[in-house]
Amino acid sequence: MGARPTIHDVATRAKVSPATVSRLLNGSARVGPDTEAVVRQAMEELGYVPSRLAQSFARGSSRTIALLVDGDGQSLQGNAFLMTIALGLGDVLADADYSIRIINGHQAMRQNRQSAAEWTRDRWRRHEFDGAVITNPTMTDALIEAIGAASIPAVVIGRYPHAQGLVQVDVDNVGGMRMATTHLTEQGHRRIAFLGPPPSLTVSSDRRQGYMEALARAGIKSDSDWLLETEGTDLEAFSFEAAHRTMTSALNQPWSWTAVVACNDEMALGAVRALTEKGLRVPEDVSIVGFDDLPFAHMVTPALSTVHQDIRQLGQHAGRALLAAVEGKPVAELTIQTVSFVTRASTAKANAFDWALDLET
Amino acid sequence: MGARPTIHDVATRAKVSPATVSRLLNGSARVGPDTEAVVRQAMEELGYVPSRLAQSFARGSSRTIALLVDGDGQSLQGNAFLMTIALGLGDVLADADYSIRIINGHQAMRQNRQSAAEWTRDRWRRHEFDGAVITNPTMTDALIEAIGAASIPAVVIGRYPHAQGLVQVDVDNVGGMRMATTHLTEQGHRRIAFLGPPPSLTVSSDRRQGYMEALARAGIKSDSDWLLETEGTDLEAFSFEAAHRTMTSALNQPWSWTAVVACNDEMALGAVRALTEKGLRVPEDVSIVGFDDLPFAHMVTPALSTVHQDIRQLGQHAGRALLAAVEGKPVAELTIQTVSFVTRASTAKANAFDWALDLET
DNA sequence: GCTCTGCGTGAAACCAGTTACAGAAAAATC
DNA sequence: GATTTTTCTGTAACTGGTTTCACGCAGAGC
Repeated sequence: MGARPTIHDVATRAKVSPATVSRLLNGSARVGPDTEAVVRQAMEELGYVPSRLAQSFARGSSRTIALLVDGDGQSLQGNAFLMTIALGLGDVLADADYSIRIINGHQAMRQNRQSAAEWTRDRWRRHEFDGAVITNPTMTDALIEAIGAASIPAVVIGRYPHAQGLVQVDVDNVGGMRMATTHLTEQGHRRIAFLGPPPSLTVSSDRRQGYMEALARAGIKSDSDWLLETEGTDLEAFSFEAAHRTMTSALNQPWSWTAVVACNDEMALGAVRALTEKGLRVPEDVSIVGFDDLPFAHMVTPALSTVHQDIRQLGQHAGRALLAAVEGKPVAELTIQTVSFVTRASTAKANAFDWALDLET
Repeated sequence: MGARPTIHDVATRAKVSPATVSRLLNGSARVGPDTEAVVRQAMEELGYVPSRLAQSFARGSSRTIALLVDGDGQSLQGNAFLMTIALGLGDVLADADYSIRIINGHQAMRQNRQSAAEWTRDRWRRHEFDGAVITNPTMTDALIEAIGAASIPAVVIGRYPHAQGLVQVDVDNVGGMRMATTHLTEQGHRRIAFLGPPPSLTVSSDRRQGYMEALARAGIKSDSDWLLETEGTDLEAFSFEAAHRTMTSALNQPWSWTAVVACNDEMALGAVRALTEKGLRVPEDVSIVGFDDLPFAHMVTPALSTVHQDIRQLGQHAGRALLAAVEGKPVAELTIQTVSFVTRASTAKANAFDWALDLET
């Protein structure tokens, strides 16, 4: 058939005004039952679908939310996280007829020498999106602050200390780590190391705190020798390689712990590698727990005991919060999502010898 | 201050017509040098940014491409793949001022009881996007065919046999598997098993073919006992669990191979688990290779030897192809991207004993 | 000096909806 | 039965750009 039918065509065919069709379409006002029937039939016959372009334009809103990513990051791991968040957002936002657009801040530089923050703000002003989701620590602090300052409705996933007025959604890092550590104490471990970056980011400090709390609750006096700190920039310090290096050098000196809690799964695997290279077995010689329950955590051998978080649900929380923010409704400043510990094969009971050793000291 | 400046405000301030401003903005016609200076200054002073909503509307195109995903899939692994593809698309499309929208076909059902295919077609007709990227086997055949039939510009990632006129982009599955298998023969292995789903999908049949070819080239006569077939629906048959089951039952019978090539990394890990449970060591007792080089492949112990594919680059290829398709330029029907084999710790030389055994038969 | 060409520019139509306003008809109230 | 209220519908302005067409003006060609 010819060109795409417009609301006008429908109106003509149904012998009503376009206004009436529009009203029927989005229920903005009441329409008589017989009129409705006629119009619906006309729409049916013409196969009419309203142009979203025109709708957005007329309404002055694209009903789109932006998922801000920093596309230079090579981390496939992070990508899995992001896409899962995106799906969670979609679960919530699709019902409200919003769609999700991926905006890669890193491209700003390449394109117009603008800062990512300015660039994002411009795109917001161009009505490319109504609100944004930012994942920390993927994005730089400057960007997050700029978003806040421009008063763009936004939610930050992963806590961010300096965000003013920004809505935040995060998993219970301290609770999760407490559960992981407690699992080890319950298995009889008394000397437990923590492998992680220095507490410069909220994630790392929260997780370390959870470890500390669990120790305290179990009546164990923590030892600074048990703090295995990785090195590198913020993101590097969370990596497999950093964990492997730190663990290897720790094993080159005398050590006393029988279990290690790693700041995330990737680092747990780094530890496993280092241990294996020294001829030690997991979990027979040392138990290991991780955090995140990444997709591969149950596939590695031994399967990793770790803290599970429902990332898609996290995305849904973020979606709901953002929706409220965009529509100007009141929003909780901070939503913390609960996590759970899953016991697999990388942890085992502390053996009798270790018990004895511990009682001795 | 006050309201957002429009092209009209700029025109008034610069004492020209809006048409001239528009022309300058997108270089659609020449503008005198002095006019240009005046207009640019006016834009600067007002802090003018054109409304993308209005632009899209006027041009009748949203300059958006859709990344079609099937959001019910729980596979975080697949999510990493999708987001990486998205970033690759972005690398190419952002330069052409296109943006990427995630469209989750699975939500169609929940929402309007429409089939995903109809739903997608409607959204296309609503001008929500100009072209689409489909990843196979995430999406159903029906959808892919419907997209083709509706003549929506689209590219399929991963080959799809029944696609007519659809542009396809894929990695070199047969070449990759040939390399992986050849690596094993070069290490002295003569009896090599293939762990994978039956060849119902293009991916699986291509990969199996690569294995066969490598065997043939090495002068090895393949044995049907070496074909370890997993079971389950298309996607399940590619999973860790399926591989683990098949491998376990294979090990409960006498077997003769000294190495196994798995259809993908996940399945390789399933094999490692089964082997380990039987007290066999990787790679000392049996060597294993995978395919995909997923992010964790180098983090597991032993690190997995596997076929590496540059997924982001794959996304870039797809982006270029789609761009051409959208703009009506000629496009190569099929782009095959080369892959490389990376040797890590899960493969080792066949030992002398096995050699002897082989010569004997 | 007159016509021809081409460049730069403005006026106005156009894209496809939404919505404020007003008016007519029907229903409710007194 | 007259008045008020409510419900339904149409008219027309508006969203902010793009693009066609026509025209004025300058330099080139004769």
